[in-house]
Amino acid sequence: MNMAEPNQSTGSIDRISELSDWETSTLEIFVRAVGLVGLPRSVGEIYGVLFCATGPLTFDEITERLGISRGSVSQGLKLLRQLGAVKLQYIPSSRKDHYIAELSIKRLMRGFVKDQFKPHLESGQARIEAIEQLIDQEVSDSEKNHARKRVATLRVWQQRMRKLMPVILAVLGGASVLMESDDQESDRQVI
Amino acid sequence: MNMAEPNQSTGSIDRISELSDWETSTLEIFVRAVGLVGLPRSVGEIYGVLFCATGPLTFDEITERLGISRGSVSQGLKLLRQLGAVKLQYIPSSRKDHYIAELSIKRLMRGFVKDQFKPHLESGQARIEAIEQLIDQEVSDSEKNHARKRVATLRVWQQRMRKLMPVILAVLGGASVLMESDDQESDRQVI
DNA sequence: TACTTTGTTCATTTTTTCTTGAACAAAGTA
DNA sequence: TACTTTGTTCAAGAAAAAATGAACAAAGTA
Repeated sequence: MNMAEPNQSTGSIDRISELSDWETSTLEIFVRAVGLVGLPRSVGEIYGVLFCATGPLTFDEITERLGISRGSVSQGLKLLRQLGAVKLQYIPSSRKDHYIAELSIKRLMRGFVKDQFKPHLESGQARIEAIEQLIDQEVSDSEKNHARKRVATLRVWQQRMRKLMPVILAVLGGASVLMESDDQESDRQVI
Repeated sequence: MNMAEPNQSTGSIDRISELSDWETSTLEIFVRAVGLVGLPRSVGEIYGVLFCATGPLTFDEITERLGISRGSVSQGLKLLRQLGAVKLQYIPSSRKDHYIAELSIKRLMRGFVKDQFKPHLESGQARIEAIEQLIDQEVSDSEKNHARKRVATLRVWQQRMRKLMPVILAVLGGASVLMESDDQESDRQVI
């Protein structure tokens, strides 16, 4: 197990110079995680750098630490705020916006589900209904039965997905199954 | 609500000619669904065409119905079999392989989790441990405390993700929370 | 063995997605 | 108002992912 490599040469994040090794490795985790749900690496990097930071960061600090373009940072922050994964922190002394990472996994997941998952479920609902119409109208009698069976299956799947969402949030929030405090976000006061 | 368009012109699947309208619309659902988890559209199409079919399909039937290349079908089937989403069906009379779609959502999800999700969780585990080492070795004392706090957060997140997986499978399988029969796959005998 | 049928692999092309950076807007300052 | 600072937008370029199809393997047949 050779995990004692000297510098941030683990293979994928190399342009980053202003970050310490543990930060670089942590970013890698986030980059992978967001990749898993189809988000661009820059989004993982931005969340990651905020996650690691000891305090709020400005727009410029983010671009500098990551060495990526202002455009990417702007878009990435926009998405992350929309997801509720990053928040604006008001700092009286400064004109600049200051950003912090949301540290509650429950809220992170809730934002993601609400923004990316629910819409799919809902449009799926509409599509299934459209398919049922098509079947009634256009499918020959001999196949109608089979087609209806399949769509019925789709409906059941949808129902179950729907029931899944609250359960996921409950588990991540530390409900019942787990024995831990609800949301854990120790430090960082909101002003 | 104008969902009464005449033909398969919903915008994204147009090369397909050998499919009826309800099949085309159903494929669209699967294409979206696989896209959501980062799989290529061809995979969704292949699963979808098998899902809609009244019986097992051969390799050639799949390429013909979808109008996509043999290479894509080969790779797509390979992945789908690996995920347990598609199975080979032995047919005595024919030399060709015959494929059918797995219709149990529980098994579908289990395959996906096992193949795509678990590995990420496990490699994440290793990464976190590496990060802890980096922090002990290289982070200045003043920041060490903060860094440790963050990694502790990562650990908690990981634990919760782990606990999540069995719960998901239970819900999809129709356990407790739901009042339905376990796996529903009515038709299609296995020879 | 020579031939056919069935399916896979992989280098290339195509398509899609992401990033960049210059132009632009918004809002504060002097 | 003119100037600066801060952040956004979006067309163009770069990078990544997916699809293609020809070459190849594997296994059955005559």
